[in-house]
Amino acid sequence: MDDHVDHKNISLEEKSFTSLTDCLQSSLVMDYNSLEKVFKFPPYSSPFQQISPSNIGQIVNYPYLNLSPNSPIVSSSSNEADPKENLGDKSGPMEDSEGDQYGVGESSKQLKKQGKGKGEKKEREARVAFMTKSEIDHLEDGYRWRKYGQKAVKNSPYPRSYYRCTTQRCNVKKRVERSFQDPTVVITTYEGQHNHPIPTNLRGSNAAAAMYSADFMTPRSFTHDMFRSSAYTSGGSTAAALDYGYGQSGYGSVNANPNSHQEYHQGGEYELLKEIFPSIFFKQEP
DNA sequence: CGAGTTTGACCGGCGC
DNA sequence: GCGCCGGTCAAACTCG
Repeated sequence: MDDHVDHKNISLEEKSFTSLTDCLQSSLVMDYNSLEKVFKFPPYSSPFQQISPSNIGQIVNYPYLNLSPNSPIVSSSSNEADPKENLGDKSGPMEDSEGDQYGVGESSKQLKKQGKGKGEKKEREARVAFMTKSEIDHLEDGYRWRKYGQKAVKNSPYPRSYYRCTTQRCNVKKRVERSFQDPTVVITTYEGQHNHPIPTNLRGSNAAAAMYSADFMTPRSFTHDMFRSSAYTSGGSTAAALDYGYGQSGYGSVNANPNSHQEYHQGGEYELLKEIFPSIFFKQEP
């Protein structure tokens, strides 16, 4: 089928990275299908259980975050209108005020107490998650983030950190946590898409920005084909009215047919990944 | 002094 | 209804 994986293209090496750019440059990104094929994961078992520093590359996308049973991604068992998955739900009030995505303006708590008014569910942001082998929790990815929370993760000794993009009007978030199965693995989940370029006036990030601009898409283990099926995301992009296919036929469903999996890849993931890491896919723009 | 982090409290959804 | 849990807020704090 088209979801074949060229084993020869996969190189495994152990290395620790300090930036996501680093990882993307020199490692591979795979989706679960690939993992399954290459590493013989049983269908829809947790890749986390299987991955160890010695048998996997540095950065692995994970369609099913089985880190903890309560992990939101996993818990998206019911699909269509899974309220739990609706992360933006509670942030509804602050989401519409584009100037105040940090919620620092009014007492948003009070607002929340008063209810959201409409009771409309906020659209779920697209998400992309990576497993990254790194000693550093918060990998440099070229963007600037502000930490807004940290929570202990159930069944894990490692906390989960919550970050928001500090650029105004950009409400991209990311969660960073360490795998309790393998503490050397950092799990980063991006939610939403940046609506701005990578800041270049970042202290220490000029390098990152430069790297992003560089042409490093000449990887040995990084083919478009792989990428097409690599970014395991949920939901549609910013394009409205997209069917947020969170668990529709596979995302959270353990019984899903792996073949239906593929259908998801056709659409948005590659595109989404491009949007999240534009410079990875596009060469320097004039 | 501004930007970012820490941390306890709070909120809403969900399961029992 | 209650308790648990993930996610968020925001005051206090730290750092450059």
